[in-house]
Amino acid sequence: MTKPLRPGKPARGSASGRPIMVLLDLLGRRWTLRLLWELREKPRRFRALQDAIGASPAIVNERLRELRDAKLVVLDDTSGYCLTSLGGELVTLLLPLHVWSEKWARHLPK
Amino acid sequence: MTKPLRPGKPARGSASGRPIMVLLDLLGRRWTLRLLWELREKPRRFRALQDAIGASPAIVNERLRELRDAKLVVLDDTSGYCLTSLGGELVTLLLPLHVWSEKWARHLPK
DNA sequence: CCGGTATGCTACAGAAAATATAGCAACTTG
DNA sequence: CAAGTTGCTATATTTTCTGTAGCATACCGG
Repeated sequence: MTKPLRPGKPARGSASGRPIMVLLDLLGRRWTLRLLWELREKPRRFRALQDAIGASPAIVNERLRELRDAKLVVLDDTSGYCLTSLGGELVTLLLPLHVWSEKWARHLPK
Repeated sequence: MTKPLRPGKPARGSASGRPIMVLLDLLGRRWTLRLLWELREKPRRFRALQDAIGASPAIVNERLRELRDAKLVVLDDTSGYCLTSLGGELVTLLLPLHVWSEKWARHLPK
């Protein structure tokens, strides 16, 4: 079980708890970015997420709990896991990475 | 030692090797986002980075090597670790997270 | 030339995190 | 009532990360 991870409280690598540091800690945990990415278009079920990324249920559950704690994701009974409006904003900020990553790929050796 | 992690080759959670998946894998490794963040303004020495984030030298070194492999960071003898132009572009895309994180913090319980 | 400092690391034991797999309890569907 | 879907837990094993010590090279002042 991971601790709640809120702005104002110390995060890994930052005693200050400055929001950006807490955010970078959160996003820097394995599968977190990927989970947000998978939710960018539509809600998804637990197993759909698990299958999409190929991680173990334990860690998927842990990351989803952290994202819910962070108010970025909610579990809706009828549609499954989906982004909150806050989570949607964050994902919107991440979308440009998609285009950029293609450029990046062209600059690297195969 | 970690494998090179290039677009086109499979990444964690994506056999396809689509650049965005490789990128999310890279950025989702512990300390990677934080290291890029620390380099956003000016070059930094190995120990400065290590002290700033508070991770062990082994992992700092490993992450920096990955970032160099990814052509996002270079080690310059006279100034230390610094972003490449590609790395600079990526960090530019990440900068909006700073402002957003403050908003996010206001929406969360203390 | 010698001691001190800065540099980028490497080594290694122990702790923590993630994986792989099995399975459970509640619910819906046929 | 049997089978499927749901979100999730449990546990053993493997992988990753931490904490600490230390190394090799280079520079700098005395």
